[in-house]
Amino acid sequence: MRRYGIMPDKNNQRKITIYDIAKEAGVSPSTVSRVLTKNANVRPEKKERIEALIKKYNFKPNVLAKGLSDTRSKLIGILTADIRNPFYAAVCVACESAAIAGGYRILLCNSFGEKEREMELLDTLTHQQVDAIIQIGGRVDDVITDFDYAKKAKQIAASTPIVTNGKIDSVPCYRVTIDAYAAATLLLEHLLSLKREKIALVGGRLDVISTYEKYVTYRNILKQHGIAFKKEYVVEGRYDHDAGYDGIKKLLALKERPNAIVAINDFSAAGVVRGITEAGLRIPEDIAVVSYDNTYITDLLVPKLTSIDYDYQTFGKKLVDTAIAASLKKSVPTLQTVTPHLVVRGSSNGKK
Amino acid sequence: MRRYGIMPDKNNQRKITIYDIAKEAGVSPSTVSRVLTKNANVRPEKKERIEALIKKYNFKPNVLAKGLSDTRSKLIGILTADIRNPFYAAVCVACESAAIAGGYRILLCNSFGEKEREMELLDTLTHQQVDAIIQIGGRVDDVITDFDYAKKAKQIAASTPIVTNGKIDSVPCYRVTIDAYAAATLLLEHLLSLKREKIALVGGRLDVISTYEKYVTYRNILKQHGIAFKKEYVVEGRYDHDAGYDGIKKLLALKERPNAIVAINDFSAAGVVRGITEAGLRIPEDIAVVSYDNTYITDLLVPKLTSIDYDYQTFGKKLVDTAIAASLKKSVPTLQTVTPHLVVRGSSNGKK
DNA sequence: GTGAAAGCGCTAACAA
DNA sequence: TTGTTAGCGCTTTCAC
Repeated sequence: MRRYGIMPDKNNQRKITIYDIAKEAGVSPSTVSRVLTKNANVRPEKKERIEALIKKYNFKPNVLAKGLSDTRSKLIGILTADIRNPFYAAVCVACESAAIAGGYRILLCNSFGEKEREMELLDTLTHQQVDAIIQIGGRVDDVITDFDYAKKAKQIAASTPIVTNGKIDSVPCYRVTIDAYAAATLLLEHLLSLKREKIALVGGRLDVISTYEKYVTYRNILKQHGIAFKKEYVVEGRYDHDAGYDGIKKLLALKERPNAIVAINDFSAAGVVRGITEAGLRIPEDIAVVSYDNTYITDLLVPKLTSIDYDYQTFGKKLVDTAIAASLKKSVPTLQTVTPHLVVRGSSNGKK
Repeated sequence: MRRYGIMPDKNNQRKITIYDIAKEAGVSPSTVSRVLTKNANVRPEKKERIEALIKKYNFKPNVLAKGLSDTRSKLIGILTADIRNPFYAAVCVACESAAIAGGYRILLCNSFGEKEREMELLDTLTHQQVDAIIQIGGRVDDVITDFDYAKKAKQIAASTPIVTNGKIDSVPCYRVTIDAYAAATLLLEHLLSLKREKIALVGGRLDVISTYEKYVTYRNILKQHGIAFKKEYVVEGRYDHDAGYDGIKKLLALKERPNAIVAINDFSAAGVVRGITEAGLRIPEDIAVVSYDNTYITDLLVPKLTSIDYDYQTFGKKLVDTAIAASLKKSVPTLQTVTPHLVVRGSSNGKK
């Protein structure tokens, strides 16, 4: 009773649909749909005819219609703090690869750490009918989840699975976390093996869960090695270049300077490197510098930076696979872990 | 004849639709739709009642259904070379802001410079029903557009507008380009004003259009100032750290060393800085270093880097506004330009 | 100003 | 194995 008669638009050739394919193949639309979805038997000869036409027209089903019909959009929303941060960029790229491999697409949003925007985006993604949401960074990093945020997340999670590298208190979500204890241990044992015992921590806030875990590990390891904890060796701050720069300045002003710095990420390590260089000191001879994330920033600094890598490819795949499985209501572990690795470069061992 | 009887899923509370709103407001679904789309008159009292319910349930229409119905997805596809490159990240973030402001979402894809993948993604985005495609980097950078790519782009452009910062030969698309001549001029005049006349170019390939334009400007400006062109002062390469590092090594080996380097982007500038630093030379006293893009990398290097900024906010807005306008078949200029600005830092003026 | 009804392109339950 | 039909949730004529 419908199905176009004439070309609706003389310029834009009308997009072809399964009805067109069906008609030309002399079958019903459902048969075409069957070969498209692969989960039903179709007589081989018809199947071939249909597949030939699909190829001929380079036909791909309209995703909106498909999504509306089977209530699955094949879209995964990624809510990140700021894609310009190379850590998030690395995770996103890894997620995209995994998503495409699984026939999914990525809808990307940045919260810029603004709580209101973050909650709004959660809504937006849901209304966009994403099948699942992957949230990396933002409120999910809080040691104690913000109340309003938890409320909104709970509401969303009731219909759309949320996967995160952090956590959301009292909200059922899927977690794929980096083992921060292991990461911190790798860095500290590395420094200790180089006979550096005056180790300082620069950057990061202790109300961020991964930072807190690293801090706890730091204290434990010092204790294990019988090294006294000095609170002036812990300089909290943001996660950017200036945090590192400001932090190292404070440390250099101490009577007893540290001989090794653990920066909270490569960004702040850049600031640390600048501060040390400007002070006319040598890295690593006078002070070794190491950090977390192993982004490409490690290659830009002089000397190159020792850092902790997370195998982003695997990390992204776990996030996406979990998101997809959860959206399909398959059973998936609610907590998975990513193992960190140490990558040694010139900033701690003297080679470049 | 349809419209759910019971809860279809006991856990997931069913998403509410305009039918629910209509029923509770005692009006027809079309009336609800009218207040949603704002382009029809509805009696104020009904309107208020409906709006109250929309608010009460935090209702937002299902985007898939809406897109299917009015054949507009409110999605803009961004096809970028690699989001991990801070230049692309900056553009994407700016685009996202502009898109959200206009009620659109971003579908992000990375081509990683692979031609096949790039063409596939063009297809993918179209089948995803994006209203327009913004392509930044990739084949659109070619001085002479790849033949296969042009063919595919032409096919896509017939139904979905393509906006790019580059160009696609013989394919009607919208261009928002950076004025590379102006950018190169700013950098060169800056160096010349500092009495640096032995200027070398590092990184980038001359078959990339923006790089080629910068090269041409370089030759013109030298000529204007009566400075002889030396071909050994032009070291082509990729766009990464190593391109800069390899490039500066060659230049430092020359009998007559340059006293200023124009790197093709901040990335390669990082390699240049490393090379100079390792050689025990000072920046900018011995050699000044400047580059293009003004990404945050400029802040990480020691000394900080003089670079060319593009006002990413405006750039992104122009790209997105053009994409939206074109998808609405409004008339938009097919060629727009973004004006570059010089940001001077320690790598060329001695202050940090 | 408003409701009924058809249609966007696809899937899936039901018959045959 | 295959076709018919209803339905996904929304917009948009077309009458009234």
